[in-house]
Amino acid sequence: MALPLRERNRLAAAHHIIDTAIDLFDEHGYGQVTVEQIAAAAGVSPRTFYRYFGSKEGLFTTDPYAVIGADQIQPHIDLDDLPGTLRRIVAAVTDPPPEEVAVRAGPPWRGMHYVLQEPAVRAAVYAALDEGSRRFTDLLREKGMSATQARVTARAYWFGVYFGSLEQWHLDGRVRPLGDYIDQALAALQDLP
Amino acid sequence: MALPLRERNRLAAAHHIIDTAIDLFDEHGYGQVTVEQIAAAAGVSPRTFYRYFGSKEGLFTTDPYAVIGADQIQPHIDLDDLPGTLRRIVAAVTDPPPEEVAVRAGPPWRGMHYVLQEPAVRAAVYAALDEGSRRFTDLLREKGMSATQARVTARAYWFGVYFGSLEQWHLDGRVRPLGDYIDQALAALQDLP
DNA sequence: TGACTTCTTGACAGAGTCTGCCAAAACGGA
DNA sequence: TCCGTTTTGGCAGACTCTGTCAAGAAGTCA
Repeated sequence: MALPLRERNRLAAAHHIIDTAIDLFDEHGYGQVTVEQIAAAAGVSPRTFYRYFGSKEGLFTTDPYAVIGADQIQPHIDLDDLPGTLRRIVAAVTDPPPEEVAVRAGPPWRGMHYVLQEPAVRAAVYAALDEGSRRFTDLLREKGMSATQARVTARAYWFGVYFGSLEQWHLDGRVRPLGDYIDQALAALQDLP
Repeated sequence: MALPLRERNRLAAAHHIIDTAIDLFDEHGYGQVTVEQIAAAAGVSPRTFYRYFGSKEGLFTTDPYAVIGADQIQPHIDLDDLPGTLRRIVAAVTDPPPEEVAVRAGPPWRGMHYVLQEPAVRAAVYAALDEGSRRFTDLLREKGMSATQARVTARAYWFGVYFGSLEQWHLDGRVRPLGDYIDQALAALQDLP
């Protein structure tokens, strides 16, 4: 019971809205579902929906329900071991903390289909990735890395290894562990043409 | 006079709208300017604006006025020489073909400020980069590269080297040639931690 | 030049997104 | 139970974007 009750309620409500929304998306298609419909199905007002998520795409990018929020990567970063960093972040995605599982109906990647297929969602996710890679860059700079090296490194890991692996993992049906994809991608990064 | 009159008119009209829009943005701020105002100032109807650009952000991502359109990278790609590929693409950005210059009031990076600063524009640009990196990936695959290697390579070059350099170049005031940033970034890519 | 076809434009209506605002309701601690 | 704080709902309104259709401009051919 680490979180105050109010926050837990908020968390549960957010998860409920997300799950309701994805149910509707699965049934009617992302573009055919309006925020008004989601709100009605979830038993809240549209105004409340926007307070929670800011936009329809916000369903997929709002902390702590994002693919991975910028706030959440920070604790995993070890600049002396970037491959290990990537693997820890991945573990956080595939094995969410217990208190989240308790209120979540589906797995954290339930909405991944829409992240990959819907341009609007994809754009929102890229914005989140952008934010994450910026923080990553800043941390690398603080460690003494040059601006160019930090920028290229952060982006290569973030967009190339992380998001790329997440995408391919999903496209392949999530049969093999995500970690395998990360390992492959990390190896590929060492062997660029 | 390579292009038919209709297309030249269209091109000129698009450039005129873009320039008008950026004038307004510079004066009032991106968020304070509505499409209706842009259209009025450019002497077209809002409907026409949407036909040209699809959205307000489309001003920055619609071919051939995008930072770089997916269609335009293809001719520059030489899979046996990726650094050279990057440099040719950069040259296309900084040295636009004559027929474009003729109808363009400002330099091609006139709107770069908004690309970097406005979240909505940035998201749209990422969508365009995403599209570009996908095509890049496909081409690499056709050349026999493995799926993972192609994905990581395309993303590292596209998001890490290309967009990263473009961003830093602008942030530094575009004093040094963009090519220098590309060269630096390419070197950094060979020396990832 | 005049007619014919094709593409482009403007106007309008309407659905959907998102925000500011304020009063009502719910909550959680004392 | 009571009270201060937080959350919610409802409403008005601005803005974005799309479908549709008739009017206008551009290009073609005789």
